[in-house]
Parts: sequence; structure tokens; C-alpha cells
Amino acid sequence: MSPGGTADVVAIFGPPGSGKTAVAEAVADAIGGEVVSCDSMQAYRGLPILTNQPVRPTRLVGVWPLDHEGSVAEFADLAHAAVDELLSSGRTPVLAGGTGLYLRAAIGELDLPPKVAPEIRGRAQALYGRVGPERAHELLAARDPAAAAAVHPNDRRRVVRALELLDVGASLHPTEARLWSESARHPTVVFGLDVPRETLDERIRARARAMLEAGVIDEVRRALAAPISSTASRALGLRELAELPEEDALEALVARTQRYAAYQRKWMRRIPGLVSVAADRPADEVADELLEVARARQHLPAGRAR
RNA sequence: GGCGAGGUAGCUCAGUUGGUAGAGCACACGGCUGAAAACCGUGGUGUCGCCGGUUCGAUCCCGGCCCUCGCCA
Repeated sequence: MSPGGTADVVAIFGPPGSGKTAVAEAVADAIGGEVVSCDSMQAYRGLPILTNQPVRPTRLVGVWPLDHEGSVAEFADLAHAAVDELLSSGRTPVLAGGTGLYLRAAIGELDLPPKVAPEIRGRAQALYGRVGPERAHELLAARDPAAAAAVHPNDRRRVVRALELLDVGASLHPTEARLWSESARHPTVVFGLDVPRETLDERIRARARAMLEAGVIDEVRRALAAPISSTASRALGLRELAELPEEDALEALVARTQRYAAYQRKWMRRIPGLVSVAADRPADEVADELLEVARARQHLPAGRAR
């Protein structure tokens, strides 16, 4: 337990193939901490190969069945509970995230507007479909100008969300811009693992091959044969692996994963206070550097390491 | 070798009855507040295979050449 009662949080973000898991585990081992996965797909149970779940039992991995409609808010509650439990028992939570929003939500208190009943969402969707993007946006603007200003008419999902929130007396418009602020529930250092693009592309391809050898295709077919939620069914490569010939499926999986890596590079640039670290080397070395930086910022008690 | 089809953006292709070109995907940048491995916005990144001819003007028409695919020898 650190002096003053504040035990701190380490967060590690990076694209697929950056070595998040290995680094996070090395960091956790070095300081007697525990890894908490912040990944929207690893949270599901039933696609361990495709979602590249860690071998070691890890918190918030495999916590939802495949037919569950997961959400950031629900995940945030789980993450906050895990973090608080670790802290109160004197262990350092090491958040390891592939999903930028989930990691952000785990770190801070996003205070998301409420969930609404499916019927209400259904009504909003029907309205949008009936009157079209422009008119739906106008209707929104008439009742909630602030929310309308923040959403493009073509962004069906958000216009619908804003409309459904009106039905329950809430607004999509945030009272406070928390998403990009540095506000955190506990003092936290956020690291971004930086790996050269070519290296990453090679690793992504190698990993995709390994997935095939490990039997992803069977895994995916089994998953699709049972009820699966719309959120879980968006796992990269799920459809392709089940439907395309193996070689095409491999290429599709590689291409989609590379695109996802690019998407995560955007998150890396945007996560507030993120410390970028070169990660094209052994996980232990990267972990050592992270610990050094974390200590220099007095986020971790000195002398616990090694 | 003969016949046919075709060479236009990173890829697949559209198009211009002659006024130097545009879709999808990819890519880049941006947004995002209970779907985020999702969703949305903005941007064309080009010796229109090469050489010559006709023309005020050719990616388009004409001639030659090169390359690819198919069929026939």
C-alpha cells in the first residue's frame, strides 16, 4: 500500500500486435499487480482464439456470453468494481486495452446518459426510417438543439439515440466534456505502445495464420450456430472466416485487423495524457521503462519493483 | 502465328457522340457520451499502356508497337 492511501493505476493501450498483454503481465508481475482487460471483444466468452484472449486468467475477459448485448456503460461498472477491489486489497490494477473507449471508461467516470427500453429505441428508429435523416434531425433540433448540433443527420445511430433519450427526459448532449478530459477516478498513468507499422503488419499476419492453425474457423462456426448479439457478431473477421475459403478469409482478416490498428492509432493520439513508448522490443524491457516512467511521476511506490 | 476481348486512382471498374475524368473499396484527416473490432463527416491521391497521325483541342477517332486474358492453330 502506498503512503497516503493512494495506490495508483497503470493503463496500457496499443493496437493488435503491439504486445499489450505481455507487457501488461510483466508490469503486473513486477509490482504485484493484476491485469484488467479493457477490450470490448475479449469481454465475450466463446471466441478466445479470434479475440486473442490472454492465456492467463485475466479480469474482464470472457465475462459476457455471446448473446449478450454489451455496452460501454455496463463494462465501465465492471471495470470500476475490479479496479476498486484491487486497490482496496493493495494490488495495482494494470488496465490493458484494445478498445479505446472502454479503456477511457475504465479510467474515468463517463456518466453516460441512461439506457432506454428497446421499445423506445424501436420507436425512434422507426421515426428516423420513416421521415429520413434531414427531417429526423430537424425534429431533434426543435426539441434538443444542443444535441442536434453535436450530431450529423446521417449519423443514424446518434440521431436515434438522441431522440430516444428525449422520450425519457434525458439528453445526448453532455453536460461536461469528460471523454477527452484527463479526469480519472484514481491517479493514472496511461501508456501507448508504439510499434512501427511494418512490424505490426507482419505480426498481424503471423497472428492471423496462427489463429487458423489453432482452429478459429471451427470456433467461429460454433459461435455463429448459436444465438449471438449484434455487438459480439461484429468481431473482426467473424463472418469472413465462416463464409470465405481459407486463403480469402486470411486476407480479409489481415486487412480488417490492419485497418483496426489504424483506428487505434487515432485513439493513441487522442487519449489525454498518454505517454507513448517504443514497444518494438522484448516485453520485459518495455515493462521496465513503463515502471521507470510511472515511478518518476510518483504514481507507484518506489522499492516495490524487481 | 490467327481471331476476339481488354489495358483509366493502391484494387475492382464506369465514363467521355473529341473540351485532360468518377464510383465503390482502400488510404488520409476529423467527429464521437449506455452499439466503439461500432457509427458518421471531409478529402481524388491519375503521364486515361507507349509512339506517331488527324484536329483549335485526343483518354476518346486513325495507324503502328508493347502487355494481359480467352479461343483457334
